[in-house]
Amino acid sequence: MSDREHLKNAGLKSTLPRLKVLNLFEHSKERHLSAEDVYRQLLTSGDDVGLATVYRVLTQFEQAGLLIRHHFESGKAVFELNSGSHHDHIVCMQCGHVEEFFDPGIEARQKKAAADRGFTVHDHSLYIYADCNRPQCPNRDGKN
Amino acid sequence: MSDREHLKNAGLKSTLPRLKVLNLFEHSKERHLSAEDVYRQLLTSGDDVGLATVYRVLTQFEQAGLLIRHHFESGKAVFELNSGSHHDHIVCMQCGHVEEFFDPGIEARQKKAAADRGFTVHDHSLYIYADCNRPQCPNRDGKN
DNA sequence: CGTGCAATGAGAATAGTTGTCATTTCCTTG
DNA sequence: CAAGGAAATGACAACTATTCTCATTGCACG
Repeated sequence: MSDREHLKNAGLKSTLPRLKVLNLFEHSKERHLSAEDVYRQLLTSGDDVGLATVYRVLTQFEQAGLLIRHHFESGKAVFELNSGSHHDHIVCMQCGHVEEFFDPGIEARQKKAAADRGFTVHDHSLYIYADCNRPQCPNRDGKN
Repeated sequence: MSDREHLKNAGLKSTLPRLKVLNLFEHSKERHLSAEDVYRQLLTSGDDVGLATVYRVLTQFEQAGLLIRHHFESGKAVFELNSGSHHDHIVCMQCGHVEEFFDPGIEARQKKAAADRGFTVHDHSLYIYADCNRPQCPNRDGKN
């Protein structure tokens, strides 16, 4: 399916800024991007899109289910393409590197914990903050 | 142990603003408070403390291990007294009501997921977003 | 290809939080 | 108990992330 159709299916008019943002998420090396990241990368590649538009488009994409919004520790939102398969995140506190994982046992226990208390679950977020210990991880702070 | 000693033990000079903030957390009906909440409640009870001081004190308390900082969905930080016993949170999306739970199975599986990938865990956060379904939950949004 | 409504861009506005700096408070010592 | 110096405070400016406003532009549809 083309990006144009993708947007149509999501109930969104197919406009230039939206195509650029979607394309960026599909081809960027980084899987998790903040609004600022998106804005800068588009600027760099010569595709001028206003920052306000980036924010609007990201929110629309989230509502349409194309993107997932995360709030890592920084208090600043990052987005990733919605692959359809839910997963949780391990974030390196030194370099910001993110790895994903999925544990059906954890999912099941969460559901149960909520159900036991009478809650109807809409969503959940699990972030593990850690050191990635990879050789290429610079032990500098303040990158994010 | 008195609040003064509490602060001393934490390596913090015992000042009026810090005592007021600590006291508020110990006696407030709400367990989870934002900086703004703390500021307003102190104003209301006639204890004038500057907003900047509230922020500073909260951060110091967090570093001293007296408080725990959470980032719920809103992107705005809330704090709770550190009871020493770790737990996770279920947050009602309708009324902001928070319930706590602890599941050793979830904890263990998280540790394993990280260890399997070579990470050294520092911390983690698990929030379940749900409807609390309590009779007293007003189904209005926009409270938070 | 024009027309209308939705989308965009620029910049102002807002929310939450941190930084600056002159003034005040707390603890120690005399 | 008073004085002094370091640390803490308060008022406000500054900053970051995000949303709002509104005049202009661009898409889809006939």
